[in-house]
Amino acid sequence: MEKKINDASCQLLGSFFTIFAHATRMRILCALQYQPRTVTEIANYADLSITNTSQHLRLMRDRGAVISEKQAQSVYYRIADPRFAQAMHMIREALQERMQQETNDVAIPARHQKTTRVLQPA
Amino acid sequence: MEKKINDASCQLLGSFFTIFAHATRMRILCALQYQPRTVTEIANYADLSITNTSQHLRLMRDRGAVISEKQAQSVYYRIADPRFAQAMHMIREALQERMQQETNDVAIPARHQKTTRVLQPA
DNA sequence: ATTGTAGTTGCGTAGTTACGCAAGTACGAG
DNA sequence: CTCGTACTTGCGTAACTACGCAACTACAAT
Repeated sequence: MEKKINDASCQLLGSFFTIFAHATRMRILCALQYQPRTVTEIANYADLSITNTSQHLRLMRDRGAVISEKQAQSVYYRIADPRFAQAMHMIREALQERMQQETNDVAIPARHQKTTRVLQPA
Repeated sequence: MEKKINDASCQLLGSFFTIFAHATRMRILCALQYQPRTVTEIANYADLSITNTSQHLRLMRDRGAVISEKQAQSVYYRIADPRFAQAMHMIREALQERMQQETNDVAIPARHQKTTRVLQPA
């Protein structure tokens, strides 16, 4: 029972997931999820400054999450692997389901609840 | 062209992904990926202090990534939804593939390369 | 050559987070 | 009641990150 965990993998994976771990980058990923776009397009779509967009894109490119390609005056960015978007959607769905469940838990009064019914009593 | 992006969703998703965005939490998730475990077990497995483990677990519980259950003197933690682990593995695999590809790209010199060959010329 | 469009980069500030230590709670066993 | 085990929490420090501004590069069009 010596090496239970691969330090380097955890470091790498954790570092990669920081790509998804920010609202601003989520916006950028949304902008890119169905098509490549230029920096200006992304900034407009996601309602961000060009500077900020460019800064985040650099980070994402350095980590391998997106790929950039110069075309005439513009730089087009796209998501590097479809699985990145897929994983994102998977989490989004799981989260939505769980939230909905929670809402139901509140909406449908539990037997324990004695007072303050939200809906009509059974 | 008004509301292209759902602010709240991006905020929520981004915030949730911070769970995965740290080597220490990756270790904890590894410890939990096949079975529930107590705080002490996790700390041992992942080679962390109890305090630090507990702090991260609290964060993860607050965000809904893990569920805690007291059993006698111990508190057992488990991953709240199998999709959380699934998404993690999906990214891990995508990353591994891409890294392997990159390694090959270096080993096999491209035609564009004119000087400074890494291996023997074709 | 000058101007305009598209992006990138350096720097400073403000805000956030991780971690250890020490102190605290909760509770079962003797 | 006291002790030990299992965990949690408050606090301080050190480290990191996001963002805007202003300055810069790259290149196409006039």
